[in-house]
Amino acid sequence: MTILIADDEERDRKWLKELLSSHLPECPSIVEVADGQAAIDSALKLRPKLVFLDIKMPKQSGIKAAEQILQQLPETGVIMLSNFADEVYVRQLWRIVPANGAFGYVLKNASNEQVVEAARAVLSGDCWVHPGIARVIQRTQNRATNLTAAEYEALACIALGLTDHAIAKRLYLTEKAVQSRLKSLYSKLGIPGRTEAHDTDFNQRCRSVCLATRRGLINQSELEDWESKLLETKSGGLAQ
Amino acid sequence: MTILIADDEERDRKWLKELLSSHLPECPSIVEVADGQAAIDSALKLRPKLVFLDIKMPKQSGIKAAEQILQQLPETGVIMLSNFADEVYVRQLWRIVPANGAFGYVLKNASNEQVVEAARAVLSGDCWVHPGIARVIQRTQNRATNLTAAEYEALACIALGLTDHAIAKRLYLTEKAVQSRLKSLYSKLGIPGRTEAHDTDFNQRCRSVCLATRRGLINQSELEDWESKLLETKSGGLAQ
DNA sequence: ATGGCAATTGGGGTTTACCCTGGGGAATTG
DNA sequence: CAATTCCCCAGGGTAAACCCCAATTGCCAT
Repeated sequence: MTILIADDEERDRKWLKELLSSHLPECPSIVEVADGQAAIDSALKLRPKLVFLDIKMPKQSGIKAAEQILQQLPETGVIMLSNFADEVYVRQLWRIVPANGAFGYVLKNASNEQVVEAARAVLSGDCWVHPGIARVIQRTQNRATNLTAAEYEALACIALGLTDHAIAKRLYLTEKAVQSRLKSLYSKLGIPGRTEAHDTDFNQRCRSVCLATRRGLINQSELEDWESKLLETKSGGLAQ
Repeated sequence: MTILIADDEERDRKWLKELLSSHLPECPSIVEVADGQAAIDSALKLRPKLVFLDIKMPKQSGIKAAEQILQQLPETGVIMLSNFADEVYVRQLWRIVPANGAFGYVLKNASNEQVVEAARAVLSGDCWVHPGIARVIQRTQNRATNLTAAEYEALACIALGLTDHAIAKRLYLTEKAVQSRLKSLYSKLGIPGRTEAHDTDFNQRCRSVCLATRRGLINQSELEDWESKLLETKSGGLAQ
């Protein structure tokens, strides 16, 4: 029974390896890799029972690595190891993990006990999510607050600073459609409109970016992905 | 010769303590504390030669702790230990450190060698900044890109999602004055205007928040400070 | 089929954000 | 003393963002 650890930080790898080898004697073989591609390769070769994946890694993100691994070996237990409680990642993970698969989500500031607990849970087929993420999972399933793919897309666009017109051009929509998406986005984020309360102090556009960032719906590295995705078709390129 | 370590993460403290005690035998006494207030208290009592300060800490931020400590004991060598390369913090540190003081700025993903190097440098009166921060320091001194306090204030406001009108109300300014600040902010961030290129795909307001975040000019915890500062006078409170 | 729901689109409006030009006061610098 | 720089303020204009109402389409469920 082997365990795979994928993390680009040597310090974290060592910490985790030491922790696991001293608390899980049933797993004598622990392999370390330092990037996402190596994680996929090693997983397919070694067929480990459990894989720890850091989210922010070179070559391939931990999420993409998890997708590849679970596609080939759905039995694998996957534990994401993240610095952030970002809802984006939980959303993505949710779609990737098979219905009866075991996965874990632990933050890097977790205690040693929590990590061992998560490992034990996933090894025995259960799921383990960091307390504090539960709230996020709750939100991904609540109809009133869960964003649709379309709304999420619009959110990413305004967070990048695009105008309605530019968004419409890139997503092949009408400006009206864009505004419609934004309107429902605003209401789902709970941002007051201009008419109600009439003392509305908020620019909805910027406010939604602020709140979405605060809730972990979007973050910088995700936005950079979106940016390259949105600009690759436009040969002209954009300033800045 | 004692060293003080202030970090709320036990794991990081242990790593750092082990590292320093094995590489700096001339400092047998290493004291650990877990929050900003304790850091100030211990520093004033122990008068250490060198203080490691994490930026994100309970009670008091590492920056504020550094300010207090350096005010009382300007001879102290201070090394900030941060997760991020945020320009905000470098800006603030710049103002705090006395002209001939020794300080360091190392990112948490630094190698062991780099940390020891930084510690040695600061102990002997030199400064040490993480490679990759140098660029930020450069920007804080370049006239064309360095934001004034007024522009920075405006930036924080729009990042919070406030309208021109709301900003004016809170800062006791005219809307025109706010727009004037924003205009110079946009140009310093290098955001193209609507007139030039006439195919301007950007909403300057949102775009500036995007770029400022990417450059580390602003970040979530700083914004939350601003938010409480801006709302404490308004008894009415704001939605969300 | 019939009704409900979500997404897109349209018309026609108000408000806000941004553009340009320019002036005046305060503090800094040579 | 200039000269510069920064900051605040003004008027008048354009374009983008946001508002309400309504019609369409397609999907899904009873």
